Amino acid sequence: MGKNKTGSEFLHVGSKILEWYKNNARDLPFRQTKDPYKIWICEIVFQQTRINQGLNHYNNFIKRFPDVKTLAKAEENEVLLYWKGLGYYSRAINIHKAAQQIMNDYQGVFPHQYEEILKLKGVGKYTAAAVSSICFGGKMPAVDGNFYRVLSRLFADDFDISNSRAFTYFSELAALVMPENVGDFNQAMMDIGSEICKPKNPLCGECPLNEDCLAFSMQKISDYPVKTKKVKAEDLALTYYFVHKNGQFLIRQRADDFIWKKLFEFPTAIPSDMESFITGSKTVTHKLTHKNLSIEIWNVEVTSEKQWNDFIAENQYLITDLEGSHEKSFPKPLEIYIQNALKD
DNA sequence: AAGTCGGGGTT
DNA sequence: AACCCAGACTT
Repeated sequence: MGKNKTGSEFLHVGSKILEWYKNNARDLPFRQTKDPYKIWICEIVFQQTRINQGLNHYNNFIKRFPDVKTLAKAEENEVLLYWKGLGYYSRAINIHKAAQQIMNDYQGVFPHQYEEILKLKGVGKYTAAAVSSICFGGKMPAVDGNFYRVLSRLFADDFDISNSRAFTYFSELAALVMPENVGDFNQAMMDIGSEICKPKNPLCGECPLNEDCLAFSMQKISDYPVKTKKVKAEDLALTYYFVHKNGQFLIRQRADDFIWKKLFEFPTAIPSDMESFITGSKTVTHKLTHKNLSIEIWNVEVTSEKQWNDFIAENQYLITDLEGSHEKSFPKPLEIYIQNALKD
């Protein structure tokens, strides 16, 4: 266990990590800067997200919102548009609020201290540690899933990473091997975790720590990390009505208290006198991490101008078309449905 | 301390 | 189909 490790007996491990990083660091767009804004954005974008999945989003986001001020004065819906397809949409909402926080509370200057960075919306202990260490010489380990995996194997430590105290526990383990340059150390740990110390089939032969790794020496790599909590996806059925007329269709914005926060969707009900316009339905399935969705979408081809207008007025729906829908953020399955429904 | 929040790649 | 990913927030 990690508890009875003391002193500086593992500091040479930190040197090996930095040495490996010098020669093997991934070439990523946010590696050539110490601009705290860019580092912050990349940390948020890549939360629970593979580098390849989020790279285009990151680049497009920085191009459109190159600094805090530009982001702060943008419309929330445009920020959401640049987040389209990335998932965990509260990140986009929070990133926008945090930019305004920086303008209002810090005069537009990104805060330097860990405790101040931590106050920003959507910034937790991991992100505050990452930004402060990479940009300002902070000394906090940025403990993420890579740290859990690398450290649990290095020390053959069976502490349950699904335990809510795991962050604190592995922060203490990280401190045992952490060198002076914590910014590079944090990034090096992420690269080792994703490139070498992978969840399955890790490349232990190429690992700079294979001489120090306790799990490797015991050939017990697959036993770590220990994670007891299992994810269970529950079934959820949704019903939508694709209400359209002359290539235009109706949408509204979702609330911020459930899935797909503030994204746009179709009406979920129609008046009974509109049911005669239904021409059929299509059911699409969509798997989320915690939900298996079955979405039934009824095709409603309205031909009555009055019923169309009354329905819109009573419910304050927005009218859009294929062109206009590109400027709004839809949940993935609805995005796909729109493309198929309106391509001719 | 446990539950919730996306989408996509890997095995 | 299960697992995981540069986690944070709410309850």
